[in-house]
Amino acid sequence: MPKVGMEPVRRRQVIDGTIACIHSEGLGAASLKAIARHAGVTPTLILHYFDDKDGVIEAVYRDLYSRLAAETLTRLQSAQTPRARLVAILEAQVSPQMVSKDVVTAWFALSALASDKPTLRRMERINAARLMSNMIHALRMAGFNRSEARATAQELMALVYGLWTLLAHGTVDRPDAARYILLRALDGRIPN
Amino acid sequence: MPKVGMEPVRRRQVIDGTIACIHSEGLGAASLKAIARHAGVTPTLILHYFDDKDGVIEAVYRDLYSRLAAETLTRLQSAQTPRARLVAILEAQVSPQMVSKDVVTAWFALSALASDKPTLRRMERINAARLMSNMIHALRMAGFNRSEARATAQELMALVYGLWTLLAHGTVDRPDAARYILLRALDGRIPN
DNA sequence: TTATTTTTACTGAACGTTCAGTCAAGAAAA
DNA sequence: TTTTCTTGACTGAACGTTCAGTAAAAATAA
Repeated sequence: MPKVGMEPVRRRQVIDGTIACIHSEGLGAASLKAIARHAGVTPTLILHYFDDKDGVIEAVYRDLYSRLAAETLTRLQSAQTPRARLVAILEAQVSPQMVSKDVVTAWFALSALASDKPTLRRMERINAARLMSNMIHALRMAGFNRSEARATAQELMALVYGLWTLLAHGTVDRPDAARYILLRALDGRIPN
Repeated sequence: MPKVGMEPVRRRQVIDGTIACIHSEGLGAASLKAIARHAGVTPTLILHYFDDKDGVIEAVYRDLYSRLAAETLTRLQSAQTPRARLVAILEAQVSPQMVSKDVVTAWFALSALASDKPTLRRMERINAARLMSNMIHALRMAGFNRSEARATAQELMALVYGLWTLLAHGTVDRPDAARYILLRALDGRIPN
């Protein structure tokens, strides 16, 4: 079994296992032992590839946000008009990959721990800042002045985070319902 | 020392202590010992008045949502028009009492545990249903048809939960900024 | 009033359990 | 053989919880 180059494979196993574990057993039950069981490895092996449990959590968080960033980037590349850019940004936030039940549950649970852990706070802050910056930029291109752009971007960001939260709670259960709500809100702001 | 009728006093101490503890030390550090320290009592006294730790958490959650319900009810009583009712409902969700840093942090942390604990899920669901019901009712009075009312209410609810989340993250830090965003969104939906 | 019982308030010490993390050694590829 | 990968056995600390017991107030009885 022991083969060279296992690190990336194991890290992915552990990240996916953590997400699955939080989703199916809850944050409180997500011990290294439980995570290891979901990942199909032993608890000790996890600590062979990660510094400690916080390292695992950080890796999961980083993974989630880098998926989101990649998704956003891809969609932005084929967007020509300011409005298309906004649609691209918003659709990325509720792409099927991001709002699947297990991913959104894990995001929500981990972000509750973020108030404790500076590294998570930092990632959270950076992501929010990038989202705001992207949206403000597109809104200004669409003719909004600075304060209008800022206010509208804040509203859209609140909507995105609210939809994630409601998806995590199960209050909204269909991913395309979230997409519909977002695009409907955009229509209300940028008639076109 | 022992005086009769301490129970309500102690329960409040413990609830407030839990909120303070989660806010200042984080969810992960909120052990009975830490909660007791913030509440100014001993850990065992907590279990004298609550069944177990889950009982404490449930009590906090229940307290938060009953404050919210009371706030909503009060404001609704002096609202005459459909639009005034919507303003009352929305302002209650971001009333200073609900969006103070420690309260919103505690709400966010505890609702991450809700996926684990059926009782919390139930309270969460009931609150969301009541909020939706209140808003849909007001929107229908304002002339919206069923599906328009439902879609708009979903959007406003997502905004509320999003603002709570952003307030918990510290991404939005001024409570009146949340109020401004909400009322601005309402203006976009019900021009008046 | 005085004495006794019951109820309420509260605590320190100890329990069994679980946790994250360490370590030395085994197994398989290079 | 050396290196990489993997594990079972282990540890100290912290957790939630139990329990036996103290102390004061309230209720009851004498």
